[in-house]
Amino acid sequence: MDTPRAKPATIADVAARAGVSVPTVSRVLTGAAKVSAGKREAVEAAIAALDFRPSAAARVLASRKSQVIAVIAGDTSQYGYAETIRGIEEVARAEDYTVMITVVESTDEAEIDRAIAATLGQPLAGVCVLKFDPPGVAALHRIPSSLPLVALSGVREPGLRQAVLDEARGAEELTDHLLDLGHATVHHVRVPPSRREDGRTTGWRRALKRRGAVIPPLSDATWDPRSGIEIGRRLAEDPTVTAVFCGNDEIAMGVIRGIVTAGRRVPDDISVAGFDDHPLAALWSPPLTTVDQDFAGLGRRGLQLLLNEIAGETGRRFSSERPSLVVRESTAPPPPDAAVRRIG
Amino acid sequence: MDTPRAKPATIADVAARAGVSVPTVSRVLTGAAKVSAGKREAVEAAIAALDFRPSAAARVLASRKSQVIAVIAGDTSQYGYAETIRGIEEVARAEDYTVMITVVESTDEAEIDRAIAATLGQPLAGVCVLKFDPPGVAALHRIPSSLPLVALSGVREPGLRQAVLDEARGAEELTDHLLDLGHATVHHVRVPPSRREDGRTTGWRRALKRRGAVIPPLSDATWDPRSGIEIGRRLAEDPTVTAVFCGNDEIAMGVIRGIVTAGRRVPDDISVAGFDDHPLAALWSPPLTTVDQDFAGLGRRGLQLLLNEIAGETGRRFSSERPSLVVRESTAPPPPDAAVRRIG
DNA sequence: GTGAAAGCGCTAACAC
DNA sequence: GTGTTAGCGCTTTCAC
Repeated sequence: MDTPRAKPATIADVAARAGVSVPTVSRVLTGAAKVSAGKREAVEAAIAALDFRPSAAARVLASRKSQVIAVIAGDTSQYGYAETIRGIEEVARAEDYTVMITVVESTDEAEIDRAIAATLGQPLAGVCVLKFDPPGVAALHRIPSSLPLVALSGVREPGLRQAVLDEARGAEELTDHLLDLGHATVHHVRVPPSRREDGRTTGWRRALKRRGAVIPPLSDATWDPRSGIEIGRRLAEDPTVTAVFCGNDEIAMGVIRGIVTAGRRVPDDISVAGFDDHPLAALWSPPLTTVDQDFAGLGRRGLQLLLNEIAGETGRRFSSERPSLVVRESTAPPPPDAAVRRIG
Repeated sequence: MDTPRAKPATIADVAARAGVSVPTVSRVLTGAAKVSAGKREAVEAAIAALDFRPSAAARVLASRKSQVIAVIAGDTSQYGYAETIRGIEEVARAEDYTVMITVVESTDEAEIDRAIAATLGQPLAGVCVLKFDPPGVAALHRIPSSLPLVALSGVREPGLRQAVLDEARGAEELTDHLLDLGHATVHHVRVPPSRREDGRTTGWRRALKRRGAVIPPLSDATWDPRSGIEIGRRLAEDPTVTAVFCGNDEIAMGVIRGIVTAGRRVPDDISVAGFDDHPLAALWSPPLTTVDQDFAGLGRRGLQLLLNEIAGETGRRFSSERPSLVVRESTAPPPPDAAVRRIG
């Protein structure tokens, strides 16, 4: 047997105790209409005495307004995702909204529908989709158009409310930094792209093209940082490789490990840069040159956009922010003999 | 002006279209009672045609049953938290529950109440509190006893449904490993404790006591890995320090960085171990000796406990799992001259 | 300002 | 099996 659970007080209990009608209690609850000071106090006292909490279900049913935001994401524990969600939650809490999390792991329509069914059945004020990966992209198109919606990151889609991080610009700047250091070209280790091509790869390609550098074949890593090790080892064997730009900091850490175990040094022999400015990037040996991405800010901007739509404000439908280059110690000029090797 | 949002179909629309009564539609929805095959098919067809989704609000109001689990946590982006939440979400999704996340940042009662008010107003099936830190502990006591509740981790509390990781055992085993390597004692860098003393510190102290080793003063780190750097630097200056056990892997990474920048080597001069087996622990230089904590499993076990309670099953109220030691390369025997130094 | 009456979309209890 | 009748706990007209 468990402890018997006390039946929660209802608005009728409060009204009775305060000696007013039910709608009057509702008025002090919602603040929608004026209530005389005396009654208001009586109601507030009754609410406190009974530890009354209005039932959101009844409230939603009657008012057709919800205070719940659903966040749909392909993952939640990875750094970028977790930080973005933190940003969303922060704004939500400040505005008295509640956040619901749903994870979609597949790109299969039926599976997505199954995953989001429980969430879409809830009374929702709006939906935030993290468009970082293919499941996120696929989920976006399964959200009924009757719901206010915002997409975070990903490729820009016309007509869609969207907050993004301008990854292409960040990647371009980072590639330029490496080129400015004197590297003939920059190799790229790609993280799994959300579409055909991702902003990081686009920016890298754009910079190389603009500077007239050779565009070397790219390597594909998985989300597991260990996948970088093998790639690093392979890259280390190629004497023409002097600079590597990795799709994220964790992969960069794996790549560095692979390079180092292959007997070459970072940055003396090979420069390696990451992306994101992960909290551990500055602690790595050597401290990682990277691009700072304000994921929490992305989450905040995104939810702001969504809240604007919910409030019926016309405002902006798009918000972009440019990440900033963070130069640390994992990048340096190429070794003096690199040019010779390239020519020989 | 925005796109007009189509008004969602109701159960009455479905009933009309299928030519049956509203309760019959409800019966096929809930599966509570038998419906003839013909009507069932008609209803299902109508549901599909109208893209009907039952309103959770109305459902909850009428049935007094919710499918929402609230997770209350002091943080969401840190590794252990994020992983635990992932485990919770996994089980929830499989069981058709939805997860709501609430962050509490303070230990102040009024602030906690404010933070969880929006969530507790929702119709909830149960609550999961992450008791990793003081806000979590404080929040636990603000949850109305009318709600099914489970606490994850933290000090055991009688009468509370709880899933834990036996951190004390893990820490003890790790400390033993260091002592077995020949270290005279083990220093400890503590992460902010959730209570007066945390399992990791308790286990460390217990092992030292049992082995008759001196219990050195402990150092306090913050959750920021960088706080480990200064501590590592300080520890490196003390020639009697040969082994350091850090409260988590991230702090260990900071401590190693501090030791290395002070000109000493890990593990040659000083062994450093972490805790948690963070995904980057194996990639660090040197790869970190640590204790594997299955946070996702903790989340899964915890939600299972909660779901049992919701289902009214008597079952276990407590679930504990023992983390396992992972020996890598950041720990080694003390340098040969360490004993001499200690004596001299 | 305030109360009475109606109804949000669904499930539960009860007849048939 | 199936329809009829209530009613979940609130907000929303609409009188007064």
